[in-house]
Amino acid sequence: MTREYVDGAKRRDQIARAALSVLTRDGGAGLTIRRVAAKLGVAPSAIYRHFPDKGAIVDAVLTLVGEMIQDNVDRALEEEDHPLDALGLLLMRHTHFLVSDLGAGHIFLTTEILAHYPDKNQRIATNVEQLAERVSGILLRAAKQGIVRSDIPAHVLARMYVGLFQPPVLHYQLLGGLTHLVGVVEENWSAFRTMVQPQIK
Amino acid sequence: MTREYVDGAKRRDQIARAALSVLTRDGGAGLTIRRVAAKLGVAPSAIYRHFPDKGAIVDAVLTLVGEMIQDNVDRALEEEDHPLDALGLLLMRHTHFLVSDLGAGHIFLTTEILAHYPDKNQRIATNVEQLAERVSGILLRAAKQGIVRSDIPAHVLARMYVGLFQPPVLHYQLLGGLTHLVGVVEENWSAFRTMVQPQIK
DNA sequence: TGTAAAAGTGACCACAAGTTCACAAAGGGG
DNA sequence: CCCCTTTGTGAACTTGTGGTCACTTTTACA
Repeated sequence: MTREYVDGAKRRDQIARAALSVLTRDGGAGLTIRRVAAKLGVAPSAIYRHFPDKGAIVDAVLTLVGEMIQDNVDRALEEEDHPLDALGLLLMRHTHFLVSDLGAGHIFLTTEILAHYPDKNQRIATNVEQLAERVSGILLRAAKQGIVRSDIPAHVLARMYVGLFQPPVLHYQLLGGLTHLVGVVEENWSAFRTMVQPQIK
Repeated sequence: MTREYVDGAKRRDQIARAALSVLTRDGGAGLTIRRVAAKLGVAPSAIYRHFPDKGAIVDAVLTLVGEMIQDNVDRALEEEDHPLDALGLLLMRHTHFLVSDLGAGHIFLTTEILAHYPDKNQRIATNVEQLAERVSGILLRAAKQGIVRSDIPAHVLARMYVGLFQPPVLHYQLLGGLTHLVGVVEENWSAFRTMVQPQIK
């Protein structure tokens, strides 16, 4: 029987992705070294050739997720010209990302991880909020162009934007029903888009 | 040394409250029989005189939390006449409840528990959503009175209402900063109240 | 081709979890 | 006053966790 040897950098990435996959399926409490190793068809101890401890793996996963989120924003901005169209596209895509790639937002709901790794709070918060900051910037520019109302601060609107998908995703996480999720978020977006229109005095 | 013996029904309640308290401080992963027992100054095995297993304790905690949420809604409706005032009061009070009594929403973020007790999904979802349903009812009545805009369905507005506190509470959970939390939710509420005003055509 | 570094293995450790069980102490009803 | 039910105890078992280590296998490079 020949053992398959994989290059170091590539292995690190494989482990991070395997960990994300496990996290997606089994949640934070289910993220164990043994499962990550099993997913790669490797002995648990092999993992420690590439990461000093579990905390480092969690870090790698968080970095991976952060990059994925940023990619989504960039692509949405490229594909749509009108700011509100871009935000609508981003909303649906980010929701889909949370559900499909992250298993119903298991990641941003991984306060579980925090119980064992309290020092990761900042990292997770950053991931959650980088989206809000990007959205805030987009809304601010749109307000200056007169496309959205300017009587409400952009950062407040951005927080409401986060509120459009976060609760429904939590609901989906608990009860399932993907088609329903998409419909709900679309409905929320439609209402938000209406309410964000410039006001005639 | 005299041992203190406690009546059965009272003990069950004590255990549920102790479990909630542990959950508040240590999160779902930190909710262990040993800690609950320690909180009551009792041997772990004593717990099993009153509950068949840990799942039953989780059930009891969820029931307890559900009752607390309903109480908050009832009290807010009693104390304020104007629907929007009642909703504003409820928002701040519910936020405070999540943070203070539930430890920054550790409860509704206890997807962690789900990893080990998947059958509790329905229970948790019910707790999260009973608030939205009550709010939806209040908004519907307000819309009929012409107090809030009626071009957006009440249940959609109710979902946005949940979005006013849920993301900030998650943020607080991750980074702390209670005073900031209160300010953010108030800011959100103010914006929501403005945007929910009836529209002049 | 030879050899040292890199990668993988499997046995093992200490620990904490949920749970069980034989036994001891308290309390209430006859 | 006795006895039986209820409540509490402490030790133990099982399982799964993160992590270590001596050892083997592959790979890359001189």
